[in-house]
Amino acid sequence: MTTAPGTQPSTAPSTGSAPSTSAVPGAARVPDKVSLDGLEERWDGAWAEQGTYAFDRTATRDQVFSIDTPPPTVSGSLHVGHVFSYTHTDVVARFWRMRGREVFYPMGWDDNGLPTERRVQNYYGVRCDPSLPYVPAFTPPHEGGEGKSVKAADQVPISRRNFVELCERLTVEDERQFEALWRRLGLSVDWSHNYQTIGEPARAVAQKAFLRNLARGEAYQAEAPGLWDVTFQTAVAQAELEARDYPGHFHRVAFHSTADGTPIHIETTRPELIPAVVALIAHPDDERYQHLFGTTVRSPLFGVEVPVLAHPAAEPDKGAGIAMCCTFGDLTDVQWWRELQLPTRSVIQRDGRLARETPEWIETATGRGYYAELAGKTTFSARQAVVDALRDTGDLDGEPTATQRMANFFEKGDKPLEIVTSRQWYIRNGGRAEGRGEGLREELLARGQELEFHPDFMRVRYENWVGGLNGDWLISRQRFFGVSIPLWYPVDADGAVDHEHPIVPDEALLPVDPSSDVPAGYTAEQRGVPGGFVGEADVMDTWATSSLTPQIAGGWETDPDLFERVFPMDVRPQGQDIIRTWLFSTVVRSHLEHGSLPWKHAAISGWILDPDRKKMSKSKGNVVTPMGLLEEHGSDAVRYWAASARLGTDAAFEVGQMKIGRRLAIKVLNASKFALTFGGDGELDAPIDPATVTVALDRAMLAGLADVVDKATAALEAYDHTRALELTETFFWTFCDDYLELVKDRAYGSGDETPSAQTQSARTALRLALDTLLRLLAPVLPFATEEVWSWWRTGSVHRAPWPASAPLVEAAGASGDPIEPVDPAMLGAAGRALAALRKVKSEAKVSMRTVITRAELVVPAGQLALVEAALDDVRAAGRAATLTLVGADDAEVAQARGAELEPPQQV
RNA sequence: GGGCGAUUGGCUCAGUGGUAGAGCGCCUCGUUCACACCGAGGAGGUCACUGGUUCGAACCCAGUAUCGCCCA
Repeated sequence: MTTAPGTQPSTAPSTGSAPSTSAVPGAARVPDKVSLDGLEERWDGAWAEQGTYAFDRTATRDQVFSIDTPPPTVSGSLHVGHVFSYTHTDVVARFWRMRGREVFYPMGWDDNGLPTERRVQNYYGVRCDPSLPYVPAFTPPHEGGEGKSVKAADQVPISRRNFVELCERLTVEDERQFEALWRRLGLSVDWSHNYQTIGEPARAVAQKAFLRNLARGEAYQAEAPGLWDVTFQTAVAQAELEARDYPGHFHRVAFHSTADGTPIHIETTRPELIPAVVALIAHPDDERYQHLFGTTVRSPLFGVEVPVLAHPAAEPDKGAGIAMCCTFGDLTDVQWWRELQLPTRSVIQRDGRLARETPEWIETATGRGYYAELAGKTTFSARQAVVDALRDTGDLDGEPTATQRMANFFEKGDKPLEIVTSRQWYIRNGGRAEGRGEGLREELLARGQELEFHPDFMRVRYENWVGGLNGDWLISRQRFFGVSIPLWYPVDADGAVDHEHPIVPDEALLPVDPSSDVPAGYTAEQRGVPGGFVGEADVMDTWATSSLTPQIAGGWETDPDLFERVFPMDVRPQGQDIIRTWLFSTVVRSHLEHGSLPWKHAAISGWILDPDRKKMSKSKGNVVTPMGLLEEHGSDAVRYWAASARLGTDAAFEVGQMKIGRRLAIKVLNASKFALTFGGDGELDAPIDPATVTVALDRAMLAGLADVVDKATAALEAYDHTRALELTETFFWTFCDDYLELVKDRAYGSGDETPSAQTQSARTALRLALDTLLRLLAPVLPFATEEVWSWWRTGSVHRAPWPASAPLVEAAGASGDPIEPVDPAMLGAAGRALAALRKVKSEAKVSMRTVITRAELVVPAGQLALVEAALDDVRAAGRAATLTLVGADDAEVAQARGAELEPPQQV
């Protein structure tokens, strides 16, 4: 990786203003008093003004580092988890920017979907009716009905296009607040590349990608059983499922052999589905049912004849070991129905009630009589009726027994999902073996191998998910605020809709809304009439749009020049919870459209846990808002907390860690102030001449720092930002507590006009180290480091090159009288020697300023030479007049013996 | 039921074969000479458990327990 020339502004913007070392107004020289307060506002403003994070689109792909951030849902609220994971991303972004990459770091808002839809209904007092035409310049009946919901009856029905316009209007305010938070946090986003998933460009991309899928046969419609939420009246995809415990009862019910009437008992939690039974199924190895395979039985009440079949998905130890297969009670039924090619006998409708008409497969008069009592009932009432009838006929064996079963729910719903058969659109994702399904699944698994997950073990979540898919991706949603499926269907002369021959818009016209736009070759009057057309009423699943964020942000097809500079992207940062949804669906779309991965790396952040080790949630009553957090502790402090947690590892919400971060940030300001004031302002602008570092201790410190640079760089390259931070932080504290203390007397100098070589060595080493440390800390503490940078350097530290070890190594060896390759352990040895002197004073309970008149300093023999070389500094820092240095083979740590302390000064 | 991860001082966590580490908290002390949003010193752990491999195990292997998550 080489630094791209020309991307690194090495001088301040040419404003030519007076205090020329500073790029920013308000900052000048080293202030007498330093503070973190107000840094966020000041520097956010300066960065925006100077375009510090602006993406230079002349950079070529190999010079670019591109980031595909999942856009947060704006209708929800930001929580500390967002702050946590987005900070991880920003650390990565800042690191690569300093490495000389041109960082493409756009931000989007995910405003497409159900949460926004609900807010708009209440806020404006409207509801969407896609059958209505668009009304230009529509004025909503209410404005700001936040909090209380407008009753459905009072909501004004409006066209989808009007509805979408209101969604866009409302989300603007949310987005302003989100942007303010991200700015305060210091995300180095290029805000000129902002997008919305419901915005026109995003809709156009989503529709175009769909049409391409359609043209290649990857998108198809099917009349098929699918999961259906009766509350929201919409189809639901496998990815939106949530299995929950649900109470129910096992009912032991008798079927009867058609040969001799022998009862065969099954156990079911859903007796109301008996009219939909199509077979009884047991495990092929189950000895109890061998004699029944191939025979038929009659259902109780309804008298429908069904076969007894064998299938390995039947669980012998569950219930009676033989199950009734209905169309459809659960996903296993769907599997049996498909694999055993059973007939479809659906009775559950989209509204969750049983069909009003008696099905034709119930032929007996008594059966039809029983059904008539169920018609139109909810599943709950129908179950009661069936159980009562079974009890009457004696086909209920014993009383129902309570049980807990796992049922599938829509993640936002509170009623178990039903499975209904309907016409829906799908995109192939390897979930079905038919067509090229099996091959596609393997291709997608191979993509999972190709993608570099951080941490690596997160890959198994992807693999488990892809391996466990049991159907293609259902993208139809019977909702309004989403991207329309861009199709119309011809209506024949009899008024029947011909779904088999959809009318496709020209790509140049996208985005279209089929509920208000008219397909080419038709007039608006032909909508819904024989010989005319109808628009597809459904919208796409939100993932069908958000799976295309690399394409939306990168300007796919609309800005091919940009797209080829950023795609495939370098990294997708995200939470572990959305590997199966967002990550997977994005891989699918990219694989199908581009034949590539959407990104090279996936950086997976963990959860934030509350003190009870539970996932943080609003219901926990945690009232800490992200903005409040930043205001209370400061952004650098909160970032430090976030950056202290490794990728993929859950982290505790810990205010203590933020306080440590704040302490570090303040220390950066104070130590910098101190290190920069030895030479007075006059030396601030002077170039750093490494050749003036001649004292062994100074050289050893720089050698140690060189090592830190190498290791921190390697860690960040490997997405291990915590390791980099830990190394840097540890060194920084040693630098402050030991090195600064050891050299401060020498760095002050005698006060002569011309500093001695020893004094100059310390001053140069301090500036060199500070310059390096500020760069190393900049990704985590962007505000404090930028503040210090502005005192004495030009431009922004965030555009300064990432430090390299070579110049430090060179400075460490730059003595005109190279006694050695200098040993970086010298700083530690001298530090421990100083600690021994401090310990004497601490145990004597006297001030650290107390003079030690005489002492014997015993150090491990192996460190004797190291301490010897730094002895003058040790003596000065320890206020020791006379020190006798002794090496001891058995000594493990430095120790001061026989110390004599100066009597305390009277006051 | 399958899979993944975790288990190290009171707390939060580093540490992948060679004498147990950090920060916070705690105890003692100091201090307005960069820093009280401070400094120095100190106490505190049989690295969840049981076996195994090894000269040597927090670390590798097998199993157990507990917790969290994902999938059935």
